[in-house]
Amino acid sequence: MDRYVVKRPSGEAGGGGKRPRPEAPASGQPLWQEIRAEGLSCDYRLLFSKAEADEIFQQLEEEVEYFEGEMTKLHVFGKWHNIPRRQVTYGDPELTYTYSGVTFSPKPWIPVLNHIRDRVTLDTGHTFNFVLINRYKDGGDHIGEHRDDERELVPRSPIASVSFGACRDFVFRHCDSRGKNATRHIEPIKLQLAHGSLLLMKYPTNVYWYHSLPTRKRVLAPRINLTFRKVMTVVKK
DNA sequence: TCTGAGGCAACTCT
DNA sequence: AAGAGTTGCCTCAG
Repeated sequence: MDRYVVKRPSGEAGGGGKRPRPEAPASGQPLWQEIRAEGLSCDYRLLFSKAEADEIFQQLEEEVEYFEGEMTKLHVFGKWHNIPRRQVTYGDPELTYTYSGVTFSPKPWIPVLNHIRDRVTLDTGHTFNFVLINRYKDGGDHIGEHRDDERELVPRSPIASVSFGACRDFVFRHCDSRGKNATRHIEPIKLQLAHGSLLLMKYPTNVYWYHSLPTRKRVLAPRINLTFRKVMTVVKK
């Protein structure tokens, strides 16, 4: 079966992370790993050294303030559910973002988020004005299969997904191969998103592929994921 | 015990 | 204005 499993380069495991990662690692491991399939185009790399990632993770835990109350619940198919994770959005003022029929205003940027965003921009050449943060407290927290609603994003702009904390499995599934009425057999693509990693999801991935973060009971530690986006600033009537 | 697949739930937006 | 799209939970089988 086709599986696309991304692992950390061995040179990074447990290393002190004192020196900046060379552009052409001695291991021969390419800096970026290209993940390609029909209608899917993603690039994966480790963005931060372990020391940097540890520091950022700690800062995120101290400084990010998650939504509370009503905003932690979701109304779908006539039922209210608690979202099985914590969420919050940060971004440029005056932007809005609609999720399940509710329009949110992002919180203003804080230094640790600026730092991550600027590093992503430096590495990818893409700018971002908005970030959705999801915190999965352990392997029981998850997100079901979905596509990101791209109607509010700048057309064809990529989404940059940066992960800190516990390494979690991440699954892409093609829209034509989902469920009982699937019209085609296309293997899901399974990745592991490591501490300090960046997954750049490029057009048209989100058009054809759903993604999810399945439960993993053996994972006991939290993971924080940030998805940087470029939201359109059009005025809605 | 864990994982993944399937079935189920009602309403909004286009 | 009909239809497409939809998140999470539960059950069940391997």
